[in-house]
Amino acid sequence: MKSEARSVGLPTTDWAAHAEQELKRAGHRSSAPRSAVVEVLGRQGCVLSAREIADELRADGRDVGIATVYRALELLDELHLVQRLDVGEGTVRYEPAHPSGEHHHHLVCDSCGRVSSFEDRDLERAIAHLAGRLDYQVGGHDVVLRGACPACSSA
Amino acid sequence: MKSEARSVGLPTTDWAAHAEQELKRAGHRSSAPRSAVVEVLGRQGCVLSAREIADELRADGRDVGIATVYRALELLDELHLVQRLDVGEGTVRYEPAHPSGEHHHHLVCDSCGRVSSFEDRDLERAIAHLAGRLDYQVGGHDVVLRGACPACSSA
DNA sequence: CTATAAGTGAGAATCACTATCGCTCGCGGG
DNA sequence: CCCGCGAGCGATAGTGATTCTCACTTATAG
Repeated sequence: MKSEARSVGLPTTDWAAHAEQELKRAGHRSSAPRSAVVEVLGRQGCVLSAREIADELRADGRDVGIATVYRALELLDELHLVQRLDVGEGTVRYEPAHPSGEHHHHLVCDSCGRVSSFEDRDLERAIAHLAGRLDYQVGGHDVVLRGACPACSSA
Repeated sequence: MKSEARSVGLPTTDWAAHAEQELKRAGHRSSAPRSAVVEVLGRQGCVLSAREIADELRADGRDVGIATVYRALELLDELHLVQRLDVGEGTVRYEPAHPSGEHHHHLVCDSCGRVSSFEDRDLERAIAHLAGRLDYQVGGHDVVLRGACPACSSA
C-alpha cells in the first residue's frame, strides 16, 4: 500500500542539526533558548503549538519565555525549516520541514481533534500537474482531510 | 483548459434563498439580522471574515452585532451551508457552500494575501481515491496552494 | 577583553472569537 | 387580532493566542 494513516511522528534523523546549521548560515547567533526550541521540535517530530513547546521546555526545567518560542518559530518558518499547520482551532501548530522536500499532509479528526498524517504520491502528482496549469506562481501547498479517526468512528 | 485561476466569485444563483430555506427547515426563525448576513454572503460569493461581513452591513446602514454575525456563521457552518476557510492569518473566512457538492479550493498569495480559487477534477479524483485507501473516515477536505499571484509575481 | 547589536523574557497590548445576560420580537395558540 | 414564550439579538465582558515593548543579557567580531 502506497499510503496509510499513521500516528504523527517522522524519523527526524537530524533535522535539529540541520536547522541549527541553517540558522547560523542565515547569520543568526546560537542561543540556548532557541536551540532548546529546535531540539523539542526535532525530538517530537509531530505538530506542536507554541504553548506545547513552552510547556515541554518547562517540564525539562528549561524555562523559555513564550515570546522567545514564538520568535524562534517565526524565524524557522521564514527559513522554511518548519511547516505551519493551521487546522482552525485557533492555535497554529508547527512541525519540522525536511529539506528533501519530502512532506506529508494531515488528517484532522472532527470529534477528538487529533491530527495524524499521511503521504500520497498520486496526490502530489495531481497537485504538481495542476500547479503547472494555473496562472499562478505556486510555491507550496497544504492538504487537510477532515473526518473521524478510527478510534472515534468505531466508538 | 480544465482549471484556471480566477478571481473569487461564483455564479451564486440562489444560494441565499436556499440557505434561508434550509434554516427554516432546521427549525430556525427568520430574522432580519441573520437574513442580512446570508444576503451579504450570497451577494459577495467569495471568502469573507466575520468582521468583513459586519463592516459590509454597517456600510449598508444595517448594523448587526458582531456576536450575531458569528452566531449566524456558526449556524450556517453546522448546516453545511458555508465552507470555513482558514488561511492562517488569524481570521477565519467563510464562503457559500453549494449544495451540489461542487466546490473549489484556494490560492493564497504570500505577498498580498489575496485569495483566489480554482477547481480541478483530477485533484478531486486523487483525493477521493486516496480517501478510500486510508484507514480513516474522511468527510471533507481543504486544499490551499500558496505562492505569488500574477500581480505580485510580475511586480 | 570589550563593544555592540542580536537575542531574551516579563508583561502589556492587540485581536479574533466566545460567553453572558437582559431585552426584543417572530410566530403558534387562542 | 392578541398574548406569551422562547429563539434570537446585541452590548459588553471575558478568554486565549499571538505580538509588541523595553530594559536586560550575552554571543561574537575585532
